[in-house]
Amino acid sequence: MPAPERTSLDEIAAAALELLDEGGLGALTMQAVATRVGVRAPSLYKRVADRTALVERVFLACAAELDAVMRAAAERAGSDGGDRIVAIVVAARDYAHASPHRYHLIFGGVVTDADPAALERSAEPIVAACRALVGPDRALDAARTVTAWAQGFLLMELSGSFRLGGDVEQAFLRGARWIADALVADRDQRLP
Amino acid sequence: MPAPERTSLDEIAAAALELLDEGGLGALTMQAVATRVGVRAPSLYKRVADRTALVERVFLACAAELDAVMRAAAERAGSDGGDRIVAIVVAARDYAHASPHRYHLIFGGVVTDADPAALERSAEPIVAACRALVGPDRALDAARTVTAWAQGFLLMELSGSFRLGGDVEQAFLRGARWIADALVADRDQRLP
DNA sequence: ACCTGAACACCGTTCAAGT
DNA sequence: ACCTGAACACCGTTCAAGT
Repeated sequence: MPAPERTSLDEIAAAALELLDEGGLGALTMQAVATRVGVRAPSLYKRVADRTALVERVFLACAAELDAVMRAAAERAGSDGGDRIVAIVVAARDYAHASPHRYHLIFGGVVTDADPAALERSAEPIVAACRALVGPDRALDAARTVTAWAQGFLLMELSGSFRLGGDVEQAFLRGARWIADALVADRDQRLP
Repeated sequence: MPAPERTSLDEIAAAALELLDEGGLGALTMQAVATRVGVRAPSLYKRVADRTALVERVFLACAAELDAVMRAAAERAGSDGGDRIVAIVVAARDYAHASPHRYHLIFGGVVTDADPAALERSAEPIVAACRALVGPDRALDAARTVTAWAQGFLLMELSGSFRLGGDVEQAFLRGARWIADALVADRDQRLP
C-alpha cells in the first residue's frame, strides 16, 4: 500500500483559477478541475473539503491580488487625497477589465463566509486614503461610499448593464471625481 | 383526447416568484415550480421555453416593480433635485430590504439578456432627476454614478459585506448626500 | 392539446474496494 | 495513504406514449 500522490492542493487551486478565468464560476466544476490535474473527481476530496471551500480559496487569492494592485496604485499616486482615491479606483477598473471573472468572484456576492480578516485587510487601502481625506470620524462612511460606487459601477460595466450609449470610461472618471470632490468639500466645510 | 389544462403561465410565474422570495434564485428550480403548481416538471415546457426564460420573466416583473417604487418616491419628493435623488435611492433601499432576493435578481448580474426597452424604462426615474439637476449633457454620467453607487451599496449590504461595524444606514444617507451635493456643486460651478 | 414516466447528460458527494 | 468505480441524490431537458 504505497500511496503515490498524483496532485497537490496548489495544483488544484491553480486549475480552479484557470477554469474561472476561462469560463467563469460556472465552469469551475469539480469534474473539470479533476480532469485538468489528471485525477478523478472523488480524489479532490482528499485535499479539499468541498467545492465551496475550493471556491473560497480562489476567492481569497483574488481578493489579495486586487488588494495588492490597489496598494501599489495608492503608493504610486501623489500625496493628494482626492488623486489617491481616483488612482485606486482606476487601478481596480484595470484589474476588472483584465480579469473580469476574478473581479466578479470578489464582488459578485457568491462567496459570503470568507475569512473576515482577509476582507478587512483588502478594504484598507481605500479606508486609509479616505482617512487622510476626511479624517477618522467619517473615514468608514467615505470608504463605503467609494467602494460601493466603484464595485457597483464595475459590476454593471462587466455585465453590460450600461446600454444607453455614451462614453463609459468618461462616466467612470467623472464619477470618481464627483465622489472625491464631495469628500474634499465635506472636509473643507467642517474645517474652515 | 380532451386536454385539461392543469396550470397556466401566470400561475407558474407566481410560483417562481414565491420560490425566489423564500429561498433565492437557487430555490427556483423547475421541479420546485412544478410541484407548487401541481404538475410534473416536463409539463412546464409547454408554457415556458426553459428555466432561463422563466427567470427572465420574473426578473422583468421585479424590475418593473422597483421602477414603480422609484417613480412614486420621485413624485412624492419636492422639486429640489438633490432631495429627489435621495428620495429615490431611499425608496430603492426600502425595496431591497423588503424583497432582498428580488433586488438581488434585478442587480445581481445573473440575468443579462433581458428586454432592453424594459431596462431603459426602469433607469428613467434617476436619469430624469439627474437631468433636472445637472442638465442634459451630464445627466447620463450622473445617473450612472447614482445607480452604480446605490446598487453597489445595497448589494454589499444585503450580502453582509459591511463587516467593519458602524452605522450602515448613516453611511447610506451620507453617501446619498455626498453624491447629490457633488452633482449640485458641479452645476453651480458651471453656471455661475 | 396537454400531461406523464422514462431517459439522458450533467452536477456534487460518499464510500467500499483496490493498490 | 491515496486513488478509483460505482452509486446516490439532485439538476435541466427531451420525447415517445398515454388520455
